[in-house]
Amino acid sequence: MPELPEVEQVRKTLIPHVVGHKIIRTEVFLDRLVQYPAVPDFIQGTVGKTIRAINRRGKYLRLELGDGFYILGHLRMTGALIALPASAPQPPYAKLKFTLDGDENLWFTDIRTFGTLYLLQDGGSYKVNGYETLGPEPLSKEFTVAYLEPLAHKSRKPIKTFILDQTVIAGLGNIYADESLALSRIMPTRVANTLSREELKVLHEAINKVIAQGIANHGTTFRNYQDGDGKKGDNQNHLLVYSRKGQPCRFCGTTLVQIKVGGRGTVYCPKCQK
DNA sequence: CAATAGCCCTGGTGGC
DNA sequence: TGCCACCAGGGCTATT
Repeated sequence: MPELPEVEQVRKTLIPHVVGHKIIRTEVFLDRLVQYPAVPDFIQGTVGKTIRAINRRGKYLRLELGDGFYILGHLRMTGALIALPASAPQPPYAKLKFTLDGDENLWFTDIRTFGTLYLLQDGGSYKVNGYETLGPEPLSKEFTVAYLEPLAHKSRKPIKTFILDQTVIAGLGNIYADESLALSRIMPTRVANTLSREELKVLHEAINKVIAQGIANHGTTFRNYQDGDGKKGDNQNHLLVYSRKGQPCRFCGTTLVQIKVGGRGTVYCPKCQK
């Protein structure tokens, strides 16, 4: 499940393979992947363009094509962007192929086909639902307790649902939300507006720490996530609670419990988290 | 307006 | 061993 650290790792690993290379040919094997514009226009608009840079915003990747054009991609659950040698066979679950001018090609693979791609120009991101309303990035100077406090104060959502809201914070998903709450010792079901300023301060710090650790460990791989080199992350070996239902809490040894919060599987320590 | 249930989708898994 | 219901969940849409 690519969240901010995984998407950042994909970005970093793709750079040496694709930046500076021209798209010679674009093949779409699953039309649904391309959300905008129509597939023939997407193909026509990408062929001949050189990938100048790769940026990230929340869980979105941006392949900058110059002249204000860019490909915007979201991997959702099982999407992957991967660079492979031109001689390599088509990878499993291939949904799109960019043939590049070097000796490598860029593939979009996706098992569950929730992933999305757009070809946009500057000013065109309003076409992507939810992109322009993304909240600040963890670890950025805009992401502060002073920013978080008034929003939390007026929200009656469970705190986990609140921090998963991409308009509040960009890039947190189910794994890092559970981890942030475990590190800050806060119950995921607590209503957001019941958190004290001190608790929000602890949570804010925990979010930054958990995201920074995820990036440092090259992301978390459970099932399908892989980076631009096809490599898995290491962060799954450092998790406090996610996927550890029934196992002992790393702080107190109490058996971790799984519940549902906002329809999402949620693991927490019933003793540490209050 | 806010919260929530349903939906998209496929592979892995647990139970019988 | 084989079958099958169920679960994983990001984000949009419909409903309450």
